Amino acid sequence: MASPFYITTPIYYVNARPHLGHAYTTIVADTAKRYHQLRGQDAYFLTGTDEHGDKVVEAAEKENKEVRDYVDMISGLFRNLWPELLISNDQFIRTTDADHIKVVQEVLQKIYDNGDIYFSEYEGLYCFGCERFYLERELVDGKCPDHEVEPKKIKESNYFFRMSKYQDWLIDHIKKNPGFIRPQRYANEVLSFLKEPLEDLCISRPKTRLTWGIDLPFDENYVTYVWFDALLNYASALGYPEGEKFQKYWPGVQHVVAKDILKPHGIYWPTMMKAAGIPVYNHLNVHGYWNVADSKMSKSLGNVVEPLELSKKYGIEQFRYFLMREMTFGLDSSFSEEALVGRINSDLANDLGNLFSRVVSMAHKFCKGTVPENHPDLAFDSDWKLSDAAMEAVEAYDLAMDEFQFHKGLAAVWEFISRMNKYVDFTAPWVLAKDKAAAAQLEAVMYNLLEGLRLVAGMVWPVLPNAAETMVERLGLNKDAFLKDSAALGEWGVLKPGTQLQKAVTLFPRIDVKKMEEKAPEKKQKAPKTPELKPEIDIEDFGKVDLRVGTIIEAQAVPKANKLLQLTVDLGEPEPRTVVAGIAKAFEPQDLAGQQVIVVANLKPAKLMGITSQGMVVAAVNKKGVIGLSTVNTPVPPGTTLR
RNA sequence: GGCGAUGUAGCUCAGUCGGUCAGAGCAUGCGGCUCAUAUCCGCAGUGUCCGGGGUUCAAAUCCCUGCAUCGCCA
Repeated sequence: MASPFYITTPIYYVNARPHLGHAYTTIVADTAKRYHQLRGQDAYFLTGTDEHGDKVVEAAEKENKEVRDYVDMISGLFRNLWPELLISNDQFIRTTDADHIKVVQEVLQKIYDNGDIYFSEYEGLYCFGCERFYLERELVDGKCPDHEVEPKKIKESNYFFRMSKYQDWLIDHIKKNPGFIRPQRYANEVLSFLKEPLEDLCISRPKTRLTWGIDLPFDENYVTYVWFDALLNYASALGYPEGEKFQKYWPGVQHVVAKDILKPHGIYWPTMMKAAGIPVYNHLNVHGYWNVADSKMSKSLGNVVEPLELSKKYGIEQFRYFLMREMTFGLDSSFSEEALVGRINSDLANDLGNLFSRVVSMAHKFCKGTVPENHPDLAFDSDWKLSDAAMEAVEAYDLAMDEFQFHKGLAAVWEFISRMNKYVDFTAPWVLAKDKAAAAQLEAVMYNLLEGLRLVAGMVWPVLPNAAETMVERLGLNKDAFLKDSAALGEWGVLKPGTQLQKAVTLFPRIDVKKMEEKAPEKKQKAPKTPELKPEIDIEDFGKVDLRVGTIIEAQAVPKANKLLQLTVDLGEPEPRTVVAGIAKAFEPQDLAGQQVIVVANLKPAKLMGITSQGMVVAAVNKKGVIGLSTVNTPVPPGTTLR
């Protein structure tokens, strides 16, 4: 049997809920796992959640939850989402698992004993609001950009990992192993970063600042900080160092990450492994971002463009196919409902679904619903060589899938599907069926088509597991046996004549955009009528209103008032203004700091609950009150005027 | 500010060493078939290959420069 394969996603940080990016990464890993499984490898797939650190503590506080409860809740959201997306992970690790914590401590101790972790004191600019250090260049006018206060110079001691020691080794390793980081552009990015001297990595936080982490085994006053904890999950999950799974799967390890965490995975992680004596991974597969565009269709349908919602609306497999086919692995792509529907209709419904349907139907009409005899010499092969085309497709598919070029792999499959549709047209089985002398030739043609479908089913299985299994079953095969027989994907002539076929089904229904749009207006009519327009004004009237962009520095509830908030707003003037706004029912004070809003700056001051309000915040209102705040779609300096 | 990537048909993109490289899919128009999910097949277009300059017998492809977008670093 071929060597085992081990694929991981990053463990997702639990300070936010799952979104399209998480889904894509995980579907990529799932597709890779299934592909290698299909090709006869023993494949293991790990995902999970990253649950330590101050951001998680903050997020928990925001929701008024105990940290434990909060991480359990979010981690559960991820864990429960994956089955819905047909994710076949073999394990779900949490950095709060006891086994993981033990491994992290063992590795830290090992590296510490080897002398690659050292203790050092340093001085830096610390913002108590952010609970972090800032570099000079990060400050705005010498102040913290978030809190607009000057950070204090403080001294702190921490533990550092001697990453710089492994810089030359890493450069050499990347250069000697093409595909170590792929696509190549990301290897280049890492190499260009490594042209500059690497700094050692700070790996601890004093417990005075952070307690939600794993204790350093050699100093109980510190916890380890993010990367040592998070990255080691890939090894700890398998029971590093002695675990059976680790021995078996680690030699086949590959990671999948989005480009935002290239540096930790391309630099920190390999040097950590080197220092710990863990063999480094084979491949780091780096993908780009999905830009989610507002689509025309969604607007006319009046629906929300939440990609994960669309996966339910149009089908999980359709969604998986779109993601894998549309994105050139490594580059950014844009996600839109139109593009999704386009792919579903043209590729899945018209090309694949219809091909399957017409071939199986013909087999019932012309071949009594069984696989006919194979007559290789009679199958128009001098003109068409469907078997050759199939083998070429499999070859191109394998080449692409091995290198994470999923879009190319699928394109190769669809090229073959198109070839089969042409073959149907050219051989015209319905004509052959009318001619008794052509009976053998009809059998030959139908055999080729059914056999082609078998191979298509195999190749699409990693992305469309359910549809592929349906196809296989309709072809009269046992799906489990089929999927276990990896060799069958590379061979032509496997279907056994005489096998009973099942009736055809619609694999992927067409999406009728017009019908959906006809339904949409009903919803719109239910929407509340917009208020009557006020009397017309001219430009001079409007010009009297001085609108400016302000940044909210602080917001607090006004005592005894249930609708009012007192805001401190920077309008770029020497002193910030106090503005009282009736938005307390719609917004929590702590959510407003840092937000930019539109302020009526020349409004006559007015006293509200004893507080003088120097202006007014522009907000969206309906009968029920304030429902949204005005802002600008890109940050601008406070005091910027509007017209 | 430094380094790098990208810029090709309405849209998404492919174009390996300069020499049928002006392409594919989708969308559009016309024609054909009837096995099929009003599907499929064929034909037809449209391009200052970002602008400008250069090397060459020959440049989408190489060099310089400008513009735009994006990324990494500072």
